Amino acid sequence: MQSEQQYLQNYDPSQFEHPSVTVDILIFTVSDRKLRLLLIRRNEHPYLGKWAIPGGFLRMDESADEAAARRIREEAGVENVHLEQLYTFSAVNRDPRTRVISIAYLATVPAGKLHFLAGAGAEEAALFSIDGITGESVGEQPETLQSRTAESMILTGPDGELVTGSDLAFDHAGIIRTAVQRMRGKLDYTDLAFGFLEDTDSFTLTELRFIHEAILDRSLDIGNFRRTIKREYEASGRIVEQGLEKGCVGRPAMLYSFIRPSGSGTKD
Amino acid sequence: MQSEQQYLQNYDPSQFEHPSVTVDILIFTVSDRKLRLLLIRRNEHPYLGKWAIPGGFLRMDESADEAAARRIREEAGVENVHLEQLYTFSAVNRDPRTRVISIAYLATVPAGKLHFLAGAGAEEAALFSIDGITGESVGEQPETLQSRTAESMILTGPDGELVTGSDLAFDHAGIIRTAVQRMRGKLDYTDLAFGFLEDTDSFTLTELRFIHEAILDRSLDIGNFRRTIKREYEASGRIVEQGLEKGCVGRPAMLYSFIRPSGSGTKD
DNA sequence: AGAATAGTGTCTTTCAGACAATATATG
DNA sequence: CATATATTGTCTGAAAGACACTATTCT
Repeated sequence: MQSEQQYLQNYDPSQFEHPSVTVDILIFTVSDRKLRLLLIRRNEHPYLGKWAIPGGFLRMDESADEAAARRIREEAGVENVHLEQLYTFSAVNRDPRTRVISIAYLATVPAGKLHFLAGAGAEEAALFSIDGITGESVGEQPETLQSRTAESMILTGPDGELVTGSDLAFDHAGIIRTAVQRMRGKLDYTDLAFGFLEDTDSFTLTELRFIHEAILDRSLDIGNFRRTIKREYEASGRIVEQGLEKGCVGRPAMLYSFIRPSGSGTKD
Repeated sequence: MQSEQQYLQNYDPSQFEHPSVTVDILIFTVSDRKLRLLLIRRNEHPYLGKWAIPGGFLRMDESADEAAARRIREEAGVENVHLEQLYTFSAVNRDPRTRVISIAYLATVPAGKLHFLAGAGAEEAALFSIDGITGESVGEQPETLQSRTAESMILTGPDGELVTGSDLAFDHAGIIRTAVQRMRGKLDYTDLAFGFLEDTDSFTLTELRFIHEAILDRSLDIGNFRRTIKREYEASGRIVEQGLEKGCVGRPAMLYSFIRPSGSGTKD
């Protein structure tokens, strides 16, 4: 009886159909004191002409991490950036064509490293700033809850083009909302913000604060921010002073260098 | 040129092979003041005879959330428990047979609800307590880093059977370590602990503290724990007093009832 | 000097942790 | 009363947030 039951379970025909597996990459950057996300305009059905998160199929000889790294290299021409898995989206009808499971990744890229216009430019790509993401992320289940609020999100493109969450392809509005909330939640107990610095060997605390402010979408107290960062990072040697800035308006700022703790480097 | 490049990319043969997708469920419970995990003994190759996390193939007509709920129903006979996605493991060689991607889920189940022995019992199943998980989870990448430390984990079965991380099937030691660290990290800013209560409509703060202590694997100050929980939960009405305990040793404790905030229920 | 930006100091409130003291049950 | 458990109170130090003040550059 037992082996029969097991037999049936093992030979259920549906188990032999495999869903497609894709990797989607949310490429974030901070420029002009705003958090921005790279989107591409779809040139295929479905959602032809809609803006979407770049992605691609997972190949059989690469892990999802590797696929994400490959895809960001292809799409934005960058390597060695911070990349972390965000969530896996698997609702049955999230893609109208066929069953597609998407492993979403979040990348933090300094604006100066992004070369999405320099490439062949097969698709139209643009950076969008993100507004209208509110509320707590505590305990939310990304796939079941976020759709309502995600649709009121407003993205602003380079020419002032406005896109709402519900204008985006697939379930991408919810994915973006999940990513922004994840970043906000992790900002103050991880090194996430440093991934946006143009030069981790020479930056000012004001530059770092602008990154925090862009992610949180609110201004931070200058003095308190300095105190907190210096206490957290300087005491443990993870940031060290590198001398004063030169040739700037106003008082020159102290430059810092960030020492990435061993074990958190980007895997190749 | 561009469409040719795109053509090649779209028709790369590897994109048409699809990996297998499974869902693994880490079924945690707290009994006898210890955090315990349900493992099954494999009755197939590879890793025949080794202990493993229960799992199953994702069917084409169900989301990963649904597959996880189905699988926990089949394996442990429980429904309506807290279930959250943990991480997706996708290393190319994590399964020696074929390419398998596993979406891992974490379930919190009251010990009294677990009926893994009452079922057909196709496989041997047992609850293991977990020791030897240390270190911070801050910013760690589950798939790249945890293997070394995960192997020194020690699991203790019902008859005192000892199993180390490296005795487990597949990459399951690393998955377990990721899960325990996730639980520890989320414990104090989510409602995770309440998922382990036998009766969320009638529990004492001491019972709740035992759950926290089991997950953190350290004792907590009685007074400070009470103060913190009451401040966090009683002011917002998420726990309410329900009268005194009866027929117990020592002073009777106040019984509380937990009101799950709308929007965090287990999906059907 | 005045504008602009960088950096320090202080005060209050909140909160975590250590630990002492009190309360209410059973035997 | 002794024992066992529950509950409250107090003290201290760390840290967040609000906000005022000082410092160093350029024009």
